[in-house]
Amino acid sequence: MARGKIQIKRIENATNRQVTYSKRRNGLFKKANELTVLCDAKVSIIMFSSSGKLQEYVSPSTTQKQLYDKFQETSGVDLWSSHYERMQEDLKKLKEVNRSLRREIRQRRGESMEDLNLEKLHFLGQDVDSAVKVVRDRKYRVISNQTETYKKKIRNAEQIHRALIHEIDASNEDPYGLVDNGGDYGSVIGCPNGDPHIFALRLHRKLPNFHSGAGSDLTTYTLLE
Amino acid sequence: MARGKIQIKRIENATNRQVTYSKRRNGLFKKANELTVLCDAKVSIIMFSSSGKLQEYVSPSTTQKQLYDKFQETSGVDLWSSHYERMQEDLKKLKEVNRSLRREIRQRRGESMEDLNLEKLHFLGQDVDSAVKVVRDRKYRVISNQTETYKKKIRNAEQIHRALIHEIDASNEDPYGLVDNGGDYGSVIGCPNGDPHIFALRLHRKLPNFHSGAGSDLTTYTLLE
DNA sequence: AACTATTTATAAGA
DNA sequence: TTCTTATAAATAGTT
Repeated sequence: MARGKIQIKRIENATNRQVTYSKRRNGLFKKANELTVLCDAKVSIIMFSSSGKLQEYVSPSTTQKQLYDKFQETSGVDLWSSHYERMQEDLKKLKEVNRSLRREIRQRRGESMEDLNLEKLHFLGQDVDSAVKVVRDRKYRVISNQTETYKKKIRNAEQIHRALIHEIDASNEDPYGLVDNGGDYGSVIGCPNGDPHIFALRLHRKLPNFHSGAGSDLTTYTLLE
Repeated sequence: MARGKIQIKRIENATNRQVTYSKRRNGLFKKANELTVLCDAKVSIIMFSSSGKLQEYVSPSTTQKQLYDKFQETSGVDLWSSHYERMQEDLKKLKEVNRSLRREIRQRRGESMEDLNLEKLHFLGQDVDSAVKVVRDRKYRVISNQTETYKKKIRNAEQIHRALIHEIDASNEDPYGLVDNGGDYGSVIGCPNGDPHIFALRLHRKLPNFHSGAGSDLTTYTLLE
């Protein structure tokens, strides 16, 4: 438009193109701003150069987001609404599924059964019935497992108890055995009657050896956890 | 810019403003298009006149959506991600709720109970147990309601049956009663033995009067639905 | 919407 | 990039 007319077609010289881009961009933004002021309009321009650099103009009184939101609602164009609508669909479906799951649970609890016919009631009855059996079986199995475990623990404790009693008896028969021992076993020795509760209490910390090293094959007693 | 310089400030005359808006808008879009072609750039312009009317330009090679997507990722500006992220949060929560509902149902069916401790098993057992009772009660109530209804229907049918037998007997005792009747009663009369099945079949269409009008207080028999 | 005097934008060169 | 400037293009005011 000056110093010679130009064809409106891609400028092949890259430098030239860049210069023209810069000049015309400024021109465009200037015009946009004038339009904004003169005509009380709102303008948003975003542009990318061939090298991918972003430049933007937006009327001073507003923001890109505002204009863009308005653009969307005015044009009804599907910009991100494809995402959005699909998500909303998904949300709706999930809510629906959720509701029917809750309903099923309510029915399995024996609530809101007004809308069940006889057939459904029948099957629900069978279902819940068999569930009762399964749950009961499971419960008994858990109980018996626990019982078994407790029994083992008790047996273990008894065994340790017996072993200790035995050792103490042996020690009493041979008082010299204690002379060698300088450790802190007072608490045990302090109850020579061998009250099992006391043993139990002491035992689940690791016991110090009674016979420091030699003289016994029973050195440590640990309760099963 | 012609026939006199103007100040860049709001044009107070509305008509004038509108005209200028229109002219300059075209100018802007033309420049934008030239820029697109000359410099191999992508331009998006959206603008709203003071009256709120939307106009837009976008480089032919692209779309508003593409440019705005790119704008977002380039500028990092939050245009709609706030919406989007909230929805995704909601989706996640719903899925989570969903999963736990399904889990509850499974447990109420007696499945996947490995992760239930004895206490939970106990309460689940109680729960399912009481549900069984409720369902059973409900079932029996529905059954007895239905039975009751059927009984009523049967009683009603029997009553009609008896009434018919009675009338036929009465008719046979007074054969002249039939002479007056010119209607289509052949089907009934054709079975003078009064087989109740036949009656039942015929009865649930509205029966024609046996005694056209006078002579009887029993005129129509309808089965309960 | 068309005209046109004038302003503005800008291509090419520095 | 910026400045310069000849010239093309845009456009304000008018018709």
